Amino acid sequence: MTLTTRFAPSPTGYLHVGGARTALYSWLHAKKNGGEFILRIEDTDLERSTQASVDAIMDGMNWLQLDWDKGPYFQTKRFDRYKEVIDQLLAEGNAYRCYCTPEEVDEMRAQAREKGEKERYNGMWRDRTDYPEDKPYVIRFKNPLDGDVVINDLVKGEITISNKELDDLIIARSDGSPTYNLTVVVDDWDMGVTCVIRGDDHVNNTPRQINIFNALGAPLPEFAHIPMILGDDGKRLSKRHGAVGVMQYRDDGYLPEALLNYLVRLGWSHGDQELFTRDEMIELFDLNDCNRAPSGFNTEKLIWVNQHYMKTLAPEYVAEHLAWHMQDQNIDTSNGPALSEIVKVQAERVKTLKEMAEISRYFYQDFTEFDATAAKKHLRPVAQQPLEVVKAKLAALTDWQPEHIHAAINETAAELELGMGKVGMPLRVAATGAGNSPSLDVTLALLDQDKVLARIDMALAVIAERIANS
RNA sequence: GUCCCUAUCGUCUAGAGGCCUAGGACACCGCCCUUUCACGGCGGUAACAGGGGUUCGAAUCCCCUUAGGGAUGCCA
Repeated sequence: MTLTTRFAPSPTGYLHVGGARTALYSWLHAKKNGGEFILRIEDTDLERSTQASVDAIMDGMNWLQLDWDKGPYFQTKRFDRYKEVIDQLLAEGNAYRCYCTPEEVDEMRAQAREKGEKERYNGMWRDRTDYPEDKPYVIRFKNPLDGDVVINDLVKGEITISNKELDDLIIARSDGSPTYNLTVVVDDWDMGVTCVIRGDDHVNNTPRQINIFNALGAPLPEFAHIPMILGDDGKRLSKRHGAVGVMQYRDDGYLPEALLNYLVRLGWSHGDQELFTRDEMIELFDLNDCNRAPSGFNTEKLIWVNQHYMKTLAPEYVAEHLAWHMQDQNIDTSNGPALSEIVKVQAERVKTLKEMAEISRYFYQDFTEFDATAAKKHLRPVAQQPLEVVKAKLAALTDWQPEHIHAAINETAAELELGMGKVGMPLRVAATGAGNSPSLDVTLALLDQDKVLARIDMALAVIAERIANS
């Protein structure tokens, strides 16, 4: 049988990093073993499921390029099948009607707790047939009374839970709709899922599901429960921690390669290796090497990974992602250097693509004012002469290339017997509007010669004004 | 309350009884490089939760405690 994994989110919000990692691990496990990866939308909760969430989840998967081989399947389209299975369970005596009201069940739980026992439904309708007429009822699964359920979890190891801890769970609500623990079993069975990889908040559901698989005579899949992702503070990840939605990371300027690499290392490791290409992940990933303890999300490290990829991936490729941010920030890049050139000179000085777009604005747009701090420090009267001299040299260049620009600056410093900084910094502020930029020669080279000369004039005007006012 | 899971530097982790004086990465600190901001190079601070066992020997195995997390839904 083909190894088959699945990612089965409920569409009640965007794809968050925890879900993305679960999807990634499932995807990797399938890819590594030449298996198939299924996307299934668990939308049986009609109240909370939305189409917008379905779209958001698929957007996130697409951005991360976690492609699925089958699906998306929607559970709401399979209600007939669930009904069929429920009827079968009923007919075979593995399920029964329960006429208890929610209040009665609450009372049972309260009593169990008072006795220091696990809160559970007491099975009072398990063997009754004296059904009242015209009263609502739910259908419960007849969970085995005795024995243990043993899960041989691929990451957690052996987990044993006594059937005495379990109660007869509801598999159909009073409106007849099926519930999660039933649908998940039917689907994993019907869809040939051989390995269930999910968050460890599901371990407690697993024994119930195993009992249902057994009652159905369905083959048992393997299980792998991966620990949750916590926030910086060790608490469960939530909006409080800032970005949790995958697409928010795109908006914040991260490359999908970076998020993926960061996520694969969060809870999984391969010796001391930190960086993995997609192919390496597929080759090296192993559920055995997954950690059993929850891990905290650390944005600082994500930033490091992101910068690594901005610096090392093909500039042309990174430029495609940068283009999105340029557009997002309303920067028209049609009249200026190729974005790949921007990536080459800026990647090592920013943490994100968003930042890269922000600090590269002067390559495409003229500014009307200089950064106040930089101007105050570098556009002083003393800078007038160096700027005038270097301007003349730059104006005389017929081949606007970094090496010639570099020479012009060097010569200016030498002639005036000044340090490089005395010439370079005023020039930098003049050309870029601020005190930070890539090295001057390449920065100027990426700008038009005319544009640079005009900006130097603008800077000289500022200096002249200062001299007049002093 | 009850049940389940977990526990190595601030964070992600290596570690499957002797290779551990506990390794790597991020962050942090220092030095070098440098016309800015960065990159880079070199170096440094920093951890086996606590207590009992088992063993010639324990971060590694067992038990207890403590602390986290999860579950205990007519949510998934």
